[in-house]
Amino acid sequence: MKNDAVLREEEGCRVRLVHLDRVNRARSEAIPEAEMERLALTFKVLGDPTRLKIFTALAGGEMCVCDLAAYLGLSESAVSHQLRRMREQALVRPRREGQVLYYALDDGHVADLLRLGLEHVRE
Amino acid sequence: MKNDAVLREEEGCRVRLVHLDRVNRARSEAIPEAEMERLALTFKVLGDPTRLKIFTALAGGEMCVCDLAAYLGLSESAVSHQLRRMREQALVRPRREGQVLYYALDDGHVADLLRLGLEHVRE
DNA sequence: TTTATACTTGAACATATGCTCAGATATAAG
DNA sequence: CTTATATCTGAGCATATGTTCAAGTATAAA
Repeated sequence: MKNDAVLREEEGCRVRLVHLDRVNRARSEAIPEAEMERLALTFKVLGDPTRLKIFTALAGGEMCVCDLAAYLGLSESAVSHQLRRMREQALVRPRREGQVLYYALDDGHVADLLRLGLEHVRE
Repeated sequence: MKNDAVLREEEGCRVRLVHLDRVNRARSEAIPEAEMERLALTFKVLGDPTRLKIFTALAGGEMCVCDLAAYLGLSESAVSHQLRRMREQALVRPRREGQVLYYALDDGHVADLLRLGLEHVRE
């Protein structure tokens, strides 16, 4: 089979030779934009060494902000900023005890994602 | 139990009240820095809407660069730049057929990570 | 109340990221 | 060889990101 490519035109703007069937399949199977944005945000929060260290530390049990700051050698402000981003994506969860906030992984997905990611980089 | 916190001193620089036991446990369970960097890079590549659209499109079957460009409404240059990053983390794999490069997901981990991530954002 | 502790927040800054543009490379056909 | 197609690459630029600093809130103790 040679080539089922076709010349497409779209929104008045000429495009290249493409496999229209594949493009259309991808379009029909596409994930909603809003869901895609949240998925990207989730992975983006996982995609930073500092935050990953926080995640793996919390995988061993809950810790407070100043524990994490001491562990990472960072200011508590920096850690707090990071924890906020992680909270916003429901990846960690705080529990207050007096003045201290103990953070923990929010649900099983987080640990699963870490394990899978590690399997990949170790392969 | 009240508080097992202690005042630590480290590298001549005074730090706050921390739970030393928890910090030490985190330290002993820490993942090697180099591995952490690769893990962060992997998630970082997953953490962008454009690249996620490429990943999910490829989950339905292999596609060439210009197919992806047409699907995304982006230049082939932009797509090629993204595919390079994805290749560098062994997340996609090209197969040459004449002048055309067909890209596919590199291994099962990628699809698993996407599925897990979607489960999380849909919860 | 005042003081201290634990954490959060907003602004500022240096670095990183994603896209476009122009040009380079690779394969195929004449 | 020349020409065309498909993809890649480096530079440049606008925006996003991670940290620090200074100031703010929340809880507890004196």
